[in-house]
Amino acid sequence: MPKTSQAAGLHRASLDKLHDLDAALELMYYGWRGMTLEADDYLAKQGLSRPHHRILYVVARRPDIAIGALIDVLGISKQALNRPLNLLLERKLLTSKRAPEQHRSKLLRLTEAGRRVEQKASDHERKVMRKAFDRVGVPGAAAWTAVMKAIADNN
Amino acid sequence: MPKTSQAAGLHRASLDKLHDLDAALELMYYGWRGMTLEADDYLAKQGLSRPHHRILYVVARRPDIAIGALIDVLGISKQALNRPLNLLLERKLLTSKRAPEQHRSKLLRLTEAGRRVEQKASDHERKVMRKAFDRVGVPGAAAWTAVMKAIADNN
DNA sequence: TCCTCAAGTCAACATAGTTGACATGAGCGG
DNA sequence: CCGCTCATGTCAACTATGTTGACTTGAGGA
Repeated sequence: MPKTSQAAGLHRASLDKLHDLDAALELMYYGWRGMTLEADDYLAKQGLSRPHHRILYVVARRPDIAIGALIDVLGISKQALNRPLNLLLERKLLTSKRAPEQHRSKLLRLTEAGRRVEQKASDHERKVMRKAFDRVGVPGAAAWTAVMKAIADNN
Repeated sequence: MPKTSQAAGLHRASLDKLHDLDAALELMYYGWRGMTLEADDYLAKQGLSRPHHRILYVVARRPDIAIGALIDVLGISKQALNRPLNLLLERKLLTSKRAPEQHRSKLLRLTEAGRRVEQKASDHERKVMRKAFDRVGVPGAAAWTAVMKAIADNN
């Protein structure tokens, strides 16, 4: 891992707006960065990065997930999963074992250490979200969720 | 550019929620993807990708921006900017010229073709946002904006 | 004229992804 | 028990996007 603190994107740029929705585009960009910045810093200190966190996050919420299912959820190729996954296994943040009945698949689980890392990283992100939601109250948070669902599903 | 249609991340995963804010974390992830998916498809067809769009977007909103200022806004290194920027110049989507007075800096501008590409790509993103905002009305859109600002500035 | 500073360029590297090809090994049908 | 299927694992080659570090070029100001 190259850097420990991105610093990178800095503050939101103040660009002229050509359209009324330009501010929304920029907010989506800087919002994503704002949410992940501290978590990425924390992960970098652990020698990990975003893909590792994504794996830990999914396995935390689907204990005993098989590798094939993990690939589907993450939407990446088996080969792309390979390196970060092996690192997590070597570091003993994850364990894999054969299923008792279905011996073909390997089932993944977090170790205690893995759970700790996943929680700390996700906590950084949740902290940012909580602070933001606190500003707008329950109805505002509900509106945010409705907008984001519409965007995510784009329907 | 490797693929023309990502398909990638598929639909939102239905993972168990360990915390009440987990849904928000996932919505941020899939929201970003949902907003950029069509634009990235369009860009890929033009042999371009996200960094090229970011450059075009900024230059569109700050005509005659110098390269150093562009680096600051994008938050990447001079060397990282170099390749995508040169591609845009070669393709004549951007022009660069020396400033009349301050001859040290090069000033960037979109060509007509560059303006077209920037508009089409951004239009894809704006379309998604507009559809989402239409669902929740003006107060909902305002709440979304307030939440995103709080996240982006993380203060 | 010399120094500074913006810009450009080259090398080496890390990360994150892709395809393609192939090995291994378990479970199952015949 | 043989052989097929299928999940997993691994190797190689590639693309893209980023990083540092070291250097050149060329314009302008003191």
